[in-house]
Amino acid sequence: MSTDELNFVLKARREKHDALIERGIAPYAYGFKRTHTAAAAIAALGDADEGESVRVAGRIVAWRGQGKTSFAHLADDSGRIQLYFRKDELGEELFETLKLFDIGDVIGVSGALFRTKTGETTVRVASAEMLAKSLRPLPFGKEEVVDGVVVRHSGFSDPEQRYRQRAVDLAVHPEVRASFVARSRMVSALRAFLDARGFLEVETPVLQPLYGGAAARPFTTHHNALDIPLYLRIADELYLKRLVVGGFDAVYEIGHDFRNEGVDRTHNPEFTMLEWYQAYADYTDMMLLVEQLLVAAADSVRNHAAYTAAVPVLEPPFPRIQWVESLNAALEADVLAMSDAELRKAAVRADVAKADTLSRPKLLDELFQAHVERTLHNPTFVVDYPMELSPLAKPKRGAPELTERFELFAGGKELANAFSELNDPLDQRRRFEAQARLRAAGDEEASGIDEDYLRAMEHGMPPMGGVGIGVDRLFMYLSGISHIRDVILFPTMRPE
RNA sequence: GACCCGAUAGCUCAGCUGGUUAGAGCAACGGACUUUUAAUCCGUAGGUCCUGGGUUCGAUUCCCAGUCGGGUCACCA
Repeated sequence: MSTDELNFVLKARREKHDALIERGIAPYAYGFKRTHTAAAAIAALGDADEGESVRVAGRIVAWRGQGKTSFAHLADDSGRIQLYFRKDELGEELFETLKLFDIGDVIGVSGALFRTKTGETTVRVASAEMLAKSLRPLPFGKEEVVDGVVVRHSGFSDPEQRYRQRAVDLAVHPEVRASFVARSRMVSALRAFLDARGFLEVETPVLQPLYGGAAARPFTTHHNALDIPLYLRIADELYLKRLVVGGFDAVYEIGHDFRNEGVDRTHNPEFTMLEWYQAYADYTDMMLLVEQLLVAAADSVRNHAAYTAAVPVLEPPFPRIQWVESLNAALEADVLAMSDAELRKAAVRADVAKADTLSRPKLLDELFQAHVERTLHNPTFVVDYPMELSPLAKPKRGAPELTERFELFAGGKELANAFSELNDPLDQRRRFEAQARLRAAGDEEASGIDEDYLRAMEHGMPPMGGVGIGVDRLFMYLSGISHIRDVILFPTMRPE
């Protein structure tokens, strides 16, 4: 881009950049030795009025020139600190150079700490270095503190631009950075929880020749050298269970799954899934583990002041309700005895979309969603799903038309899905074949037959419990953040 | 996917039933100011009014289509 094409704001920045070079000042440095972060410097002064000399670095976020002095605020990861520049201390030349500094520039300064007459901890700047000249202005709003609360004026609020330009959003919104810190700490807490219980974190393929473990439409790609189609995984499940066959008795993975479906408040095409599998455990053991893990995750989020009030109080044990009984009660009928046609009629009455095209399992699922799921706000385990909805779960002991499966619902959303994992290869084959028939009949989300997975199971798969938890949604539930794009750093968007 | 809403200066926004040269605050530029903090004061500059059609003497404004986004609902075990 030539200078002529830049608008006046960018042009002014570029001219200052060139002027720095003319004065022999490199606009982009290689580093800066800091002695303190902004927060550490403020802590170092404590209650004193004069303090030690510090070296701090960060971005200029506010500037108040006042003739032969200037005040500025410098922001780093820890917070912000005020800078005080005086011509008589800096000398003519450096003070003149300050005119080439802009809001948004990254600078490093050194100088003694002191307290201004209004009480603010400030660095009396003795020297200042340009570390990165900002050629494009950042839309910092002005901030004032009213009754201890930061009020921002004229900031950067256009939602589209905030998500498209997340670097800018993060740079000007410390509270957005803080939300992602809270998320990251929660994920660390999940890892710590599982690590402490003997689980091994593993990584399984994102690129898979067959996709399975869930019902969803995949992203498809192609490997050139092998000349084969590959799918981005929709779940980790089938690979993790192969590892249990291999002798890893307790494994987990935190990674991205990909589902080629709609984008909305609670769905992003790529999202973070936690799955774990524990040999010799069943779904009742998994319920206890999920309860404890949720409590640990909630404690982690509660540690962040901004979310303390939002975190729900979790008091295990969570209520358990039976899938069939709760739907029967809602419909005043025996759902599993109903014919496909009767189910379809009930679905139409419940305003289920496209009820005439749905397979029996989908009809059951839709009816359950319409009549039961959306009423579940406090954490609740829904247990014992119909066989036809759960092709990877073991039959329920004493009720073979059901499976040992539960889902955890909270805030009206599914947070977890778990089974006593089916480990009978002959039964698994029959279930896959039933799925394949549904698929042939037009159910796009039904799985096919995964021969490689069956072969692993035929070698002998220990009984195990397994759980999947949507990490984005878990954090949303615990933090009270209502939109998934606010918990994903770079949410999927249509290109401009 | 359905319905509703939006797109105007770098940012946040105003712009009436269509009418001369599209405005404000912040940011920018010039000036004053040695403890300010949404600093203040004086001045200057800054626009493809999302795109394409249409109606009209005349469209940022009205109509249609499109693009992108937001909200609500539906869907995605």
